[in-house]
Parts: sequence; structure tokens; C-alpha cells
Amino acid sequence: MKYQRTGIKLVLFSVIDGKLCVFFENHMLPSVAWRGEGSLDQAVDELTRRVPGLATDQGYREQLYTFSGVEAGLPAQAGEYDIAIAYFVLLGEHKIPQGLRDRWIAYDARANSTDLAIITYAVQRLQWKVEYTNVVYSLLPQEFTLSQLQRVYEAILGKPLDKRNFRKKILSLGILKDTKKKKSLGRARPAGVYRFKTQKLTYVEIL
Amino acid sequence: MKYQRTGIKLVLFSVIDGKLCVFFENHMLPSVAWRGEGSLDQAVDELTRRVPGLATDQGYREQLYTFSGVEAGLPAQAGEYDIAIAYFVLLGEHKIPQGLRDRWIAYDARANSTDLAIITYAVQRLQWKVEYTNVVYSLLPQEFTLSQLQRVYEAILGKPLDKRNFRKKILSLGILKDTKKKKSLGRARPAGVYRFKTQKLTYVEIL
DNA sequence: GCAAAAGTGTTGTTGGTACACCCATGC
DNA sequence: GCATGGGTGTACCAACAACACTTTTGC
Repeated sequence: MKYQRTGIKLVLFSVIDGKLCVFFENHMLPSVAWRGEGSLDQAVDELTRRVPGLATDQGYREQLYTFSGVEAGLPAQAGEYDIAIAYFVLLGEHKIPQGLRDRWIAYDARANSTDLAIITYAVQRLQWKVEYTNVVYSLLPQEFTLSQLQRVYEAILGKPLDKRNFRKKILSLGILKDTKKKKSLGRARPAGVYRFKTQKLTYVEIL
Repeated sequence: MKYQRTGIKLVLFSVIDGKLCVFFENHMLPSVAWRGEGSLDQAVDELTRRVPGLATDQGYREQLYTFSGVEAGLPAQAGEYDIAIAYFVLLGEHKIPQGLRDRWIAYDARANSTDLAIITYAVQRLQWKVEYTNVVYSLLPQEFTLSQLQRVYEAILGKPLDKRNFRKKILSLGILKDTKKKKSLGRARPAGVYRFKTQKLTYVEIL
């Protein structure tokens, strides 16, 4: 009797220097075989630990999709899996050690990685999630300015946003707390500092 | 070396008699072991064929989620899988042979099936999908009246909808075609007959 | 003629979008 | 004093929600 080989793949996102970036290990998504020992989550933990500078508990993680056969482009890759369970993980730029930033590549829908289909799917999911939840908390330090927040949104959505409308919207959602502090970046007027009320995933009330 | 056992589970939905129903095989979702032969899709085809009155190509199918360990309540079930890949399938009431309707049970969030977590998740996905796509085409005959359509929406969303607003909205989406025919049900005024412009999944323009 | 379901418009509210200038600071 | 990014308000438009009566048919 034949058993299938199952793999786990990670799509790691971060917004670095205003650009949406994905982590690669020699031009492929980090992946590992899974042999059914322990839970899937544990296996993902382990895989996560392989990424330099990334502790298990950091960031936001979510299962993406289970790819099989053609969809994942798997046949083309010898020694690969019959099915691949893909996860995406969000990691704040501030948690990435400076020396390792070159392993993060700016997302480009036209790139031709074997994993492009998975990455594209992950980006769509991220774009959706960021509009309907507070999930961006995982891409920012605990305290941040509204401009920082806006830059993260712009990087993910891939388009510029209007400053006034953005602030009105985000503040009206009531997911932020004004710390009343001020932070000065460079030689400009200091900006107000905010934090997310909660670091747990919350769906935004659209009513 | 140990290999994991992978299972496929099906959540089959239909709206029968104005109620959202799920198909059960002795109080459980239909499932089958998968040993990595052929693609996942083929395996789902096969499982689908086990459901009486359901041909492979009928209805709409989508992968739901891959459950492992605790999440799916699997440990409680002896002889079950390490991971279960769940799919949901939508099937029009008109395609279900009369004699087999008793295997379809009205969805109840309070029921205590071992598969309740999966089913609940599937219902949420369905509710979302039905609001942003034309996917209900798979739950109705080719031709139908607006009232029939509204009843399907109400069953899925679990709440009554306003007739005038519903019609305005659905017609403005431009996904329906008026056949100009009339259909008389019972002793009331005959209703206009519509069809979906396409039977392929289409995301609705929200602009 | 009456029961049953079909069909039809208006109004108020809300959320989205477009848009331009002054302010506080570092150098 | 000037360059840099921070911060603010209004007006228009589109989508949504609430709401009640007339029409056509079968019996």
C-alpha cells in the first residue's frame, strides 16, 4: 500500500522599507516533510524555527490552503510532496535582524517562482484580511504612528491611500488606542503614537 | 518511519423545503481515506459518487480547510485520520431523489455531531460566499423565480430578507437574465422566471 | 369575492471618495 | 527660514434599511 508524502510550506510576509516582502530559502518557500507525528501546528512551529530571527510565538499564523498535484506546480519538482499544506505568517519588520533582510524579496506578481501560485493566493488572502480585521497588528511594533500604519496598508494593497480618509476610517473602527505620546522621526513635526487595543485577531464590525 | 493517514471529508449542502440541510452517513459526514493515489480532486470525485443521486460534475465544489488533531475532534474517533481535508459541495434540491431526502438533516448550530466544528466553519464560508458571488446558482434549477431565490438566501443566512430591497439588489448586480416567461405556483399570481447569466463562479463587482 | 403570492418607490441615513492647506519641528 | 512629514474638514454621491399597498391569478 502506498502512502502519500505530505509537505508543509510557509509563506512569510513582512513589510520592509515600505514594500511587501516574502521570505525565500534559495528561491523557494521554506518547506518541510510531515510524517504525521504530532499535530500540524507543531510541525509548522518547527518549520518556523528554521527561519532566522523568527521565534515560534511571534507574528500571526493562518492556514492557507492544501495544494495537490498540478495546482501547486508540484509535478515539476522532483523529490517533492503529493500534497502541500500552505500556511502564511506575518512578521513585523522590527523583528527581523538587519543582517538577514536580503533573504526577503519584494513581492512581484510577475516573478516566476515555482511557488508563485501559492504566493499569489496568499497575497489575496492577506489583502482581504487586512481590510476586515485588525491583523496588521502583527506587522508593526507595539507602538506606531498613523503614517507608519498607512504605509503598511499601502504596501499590502499595492496602491496609495488618501491620508485624511485613511485616518478617519481607521480611527472610526475603534481598534486603536491613542497613547498620547509623541514621536519625532527626522526633522519633521512629531507624530502621535498609537497602539492596537488588542493583539488578538478581531473582525471589524461593519454593521 | 511512520506515515500519516489522510482523510477527505465532505460537507454537502442543499436548501430543502426552505431549510439549509447537510448530508449525513450514519450521523457523520461522508469521508474516505486517501493514500496519495491520483490527485486530491479525483479522490473527492470518488467520494462524491458515493452520495446517492449525486453525479460528479453536479453542483459547486470548494476546498474548505485541512483539519488536524484536536480542531476536527478527530482524537475522539477511533480508526480515523491524522489529518482531514474538508470540502464543501452545493447541490440543488431538484437534483435530490425524493426517496433520499431523509438523509439530509437541517443544519442546527446546537447539534452535537462530532463534525460540528467542520460544519459550522462550512456554513460561515457559505454565508460569506453567497453574499459576494453568484454561487447560489448551484442550489437552484436553471430557471427559477425571484421568490425561490430569496428563500434560498434566507435559508443560508438564517434570517428573513426584505422583498423589495432583495429584488433591487439582486437585479442591480446584473447576474440574472429575465427569461420573460411566467410561472404559476399554486393559486397565486404567476411569477417572472429568471436564470443566471453564467453557471461559473463569478465574484460580484462591488465597486 | 377571497386567499395567496407577485410586484412595485420613496425617504432617511450612512459610509465612501475626492480634495488643499496650515502646523510643528530639526537643521 | 525652509524642508519635512503631521494633522485637519467639507461636500458630493452611492449603497443600504425601513416601510405598505396594489395586482394577478386559482379556487
